[in-house]
Amino acid sequence: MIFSRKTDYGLRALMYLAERRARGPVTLSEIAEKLMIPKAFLSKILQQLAKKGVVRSLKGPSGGFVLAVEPSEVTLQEILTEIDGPTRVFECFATEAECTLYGDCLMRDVFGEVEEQIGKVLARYTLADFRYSDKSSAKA
Amino acid sequence: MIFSRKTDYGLRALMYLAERRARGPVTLSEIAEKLMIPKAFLSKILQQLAKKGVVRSLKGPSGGFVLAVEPSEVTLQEILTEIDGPTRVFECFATEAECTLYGDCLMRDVFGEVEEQIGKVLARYTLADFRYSDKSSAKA
DNA sequence: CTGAACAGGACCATACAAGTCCGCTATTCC
DNA sequence: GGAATAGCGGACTTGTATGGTCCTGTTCAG
Repeated sequence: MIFSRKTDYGLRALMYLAERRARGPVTLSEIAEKLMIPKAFLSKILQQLAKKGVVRSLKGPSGGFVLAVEPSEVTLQEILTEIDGPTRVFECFATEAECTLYGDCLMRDVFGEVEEQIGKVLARYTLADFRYSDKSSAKA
Repeated sequence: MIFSRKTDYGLRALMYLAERRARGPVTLSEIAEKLMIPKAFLSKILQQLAKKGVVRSLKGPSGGFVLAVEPSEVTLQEILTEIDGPTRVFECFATEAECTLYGDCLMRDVFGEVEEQIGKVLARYTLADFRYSDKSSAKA
C-alpha cells in the first residue's frame, strides 16, 4: 500500500479546513474530534503541513489552523508528496558491483513509467475536488 | 515503496530461468549464488511461484527449477501479483459509521484510477522483455 | 497573568519484511 | 537398498517503519 494512514488523515484534515476556510482558524481538537483522528498524531501531521506552508497555524486562544492555499491551486500530488514524501515505486537494491544487469536495467524504466503515470493521475485533482460534507448538511 | 525486495528477487530469478530454459533444471544454489540472493529466502519465493505454476520444481539429484511458462506469455503484472499480491494503492481505514464522507468518497475513485494506470503499464511488459545477460556474454 | 492553543522532542507498540534454521520428503544413482 | 542431492515447509529471529502517546515547552488573547 503506497499511501499511509497518515496521508489519509492529512488529506481529510485539509478537506475539512478547506470547507471552514472563511470562518477563521479551526482548532486541532475540533478537527480531530470531527474526523475521528487521534489528536496527538494529527498534531504532528498538521505541524508538518504548516512547515511546508500548506496550512498556517496560530497559537494562543482563538488560534488553530487555517488553510494557507487556494484549494483549487494545490494538487493531490503535491499534498501526498508533502505528507509522505515522493511516491517511490521501486528502489534498486543492488550496488553497481552486485547488479547482474550491467546497466541495462529495464526495470528501472518500467518503474519510472509507473511513477509517471501515478503522478499524472494525482496531478489532475486538486483539493477543491475533495469536498468534505458535514453530517448536518449531508443528504440522506 | 510498492514493490518489495522479494519482488525484485523473484523477478530476477525468473529472468535467469528464462535464459536457461533450454538447459534443464537450475538449482536453487546456482540462482542464489549468481544473483546474490540469500538462498533460504529465494527458496521461499520460488516455492511460492511453483505453487502458482510459474515455475516447476524437481526434487532429487539433477533437480532444480524450470520456468513453466512462455516468457512472452507472462506479463509483469502477473508476476508481481503472484509474488506480492495485488497492487493496492489505498485501503479505506474507516468503518462506514466512521466515514465522514457519506459514500461520496472521491478518494476511492482516484486511487482506483491510479491502480488502473499502474496495471496498464505493467501489463505491457512480459518476462521476455527482461533479459538477464550473463557476465560472460555481456559486452563492455 | 492565566489558560487556551500549537510545537516538538522523547518515547512506546505493533506489524511487516527480510532473513535464518532445521528436520522432512522426494529422487536419482550406484 | 541406501547414500547423496535437492526442494518443502514450519518455526523462529531481527530490523525498521508506522502509528500513536506523553510531556514539557512557547505563544498570545483577554
